[in-house]
Amino acid sequence: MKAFSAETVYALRALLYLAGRRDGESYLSIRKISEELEISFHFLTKILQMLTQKGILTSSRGPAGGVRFFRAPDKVSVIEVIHVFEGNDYFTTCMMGLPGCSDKAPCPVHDLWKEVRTAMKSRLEDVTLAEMGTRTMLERLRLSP
Amino acid sequence: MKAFSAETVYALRALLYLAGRRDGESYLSIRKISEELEISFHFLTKILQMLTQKGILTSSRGPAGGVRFFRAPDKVSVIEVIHVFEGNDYFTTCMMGLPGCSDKAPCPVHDLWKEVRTAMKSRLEDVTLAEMGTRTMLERLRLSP
DNA sequence: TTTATTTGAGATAAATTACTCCGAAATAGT
DNA sequence: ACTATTTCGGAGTAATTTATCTCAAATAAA
Ligand code: SF4
Ligand code: SF4
Repeated sequence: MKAFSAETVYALRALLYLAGRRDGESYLSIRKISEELEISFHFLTKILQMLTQKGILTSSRGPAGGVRFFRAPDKVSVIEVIHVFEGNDYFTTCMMGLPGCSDKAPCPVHDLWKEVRTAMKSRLEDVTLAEMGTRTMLERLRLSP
Repeated sequence: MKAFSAETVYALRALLYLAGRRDGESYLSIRKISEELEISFHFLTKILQMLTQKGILTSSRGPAGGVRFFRAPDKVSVIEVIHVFEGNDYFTTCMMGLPGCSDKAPCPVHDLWKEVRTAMKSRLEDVTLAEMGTRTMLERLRLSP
């Protein structure tokens, strides 16, 4: 099951890595992150650029530059990151992907799918990057292969 | 959320259409199905061919030819169709997609994701094409845009 | 002020997925 | 036997996603 694009997954891994650090004040270079997580540097650059544009990260160029959180990671829910890369209709268009869906004109999998979809959404909008990040660090959960 | 490839979705729509018919004995031409569901004829042909090879459908060439169920649709669970086009590891590889996953070396979203994934799997392996097909017909659920 | 370093932005390339096309093989009806 | 129809099988094309490359702009430190 591939629920998310590569961009979303890379973004989450990078953000969780950032959120798990002790020092959240200083800038961390994208090069460093890409090496740590074994993600293509250039591709990751583009992705984190997007997060900077969307106001989740802030950046600084030049030596000792890099990225850090703009808003504190406990103010950013995972779902927000998903919406950046997957679009805002991610949890409304689904399985069959037929246009013009409504509860009045559903496809056969609507009920089944609605459960899964809303369960997922409600879980993902509750959990913040900070929670997951610290958990990642404390329990030594892995973010790279 | 795009959980499935176009192939899987088209396959399911076609199968639910077939399962919803009164006459399950006779062959129905792929051309007819493609027009009814507004799916590219050639693409659907390839997809239904695969289902024939996998023993879900059986086919007949020539005039009055087409496809019909090989095994009765109440013996085919939705999950089986998914496995044909998405592979058998569909419900084991997931969200982060890191290789070498185990409960001992999980990524940060493992628990969260495991819930969603197993909930989905257990629902999809219970429901058969026959159940959904008749429901589709009786409740006039739509299979096309 | 110069230099080294790092993000920003956009073009390009590779890989995957989605879709199309064509001729061969089978089959029912005339 | 002939013809029209339909699936089969594989190749080819288009679109989208994923990844790479290049150079400009900013910035810190020497
Ligand atoms: S009817 Fe429901 S499940 Fe089906 S495509 Fe529309 S929103 Fe998705
Ligand atoms: S640890 Fe679990 S959730 Fe994370 S990629 Fe592996 S199987 Fe998926």
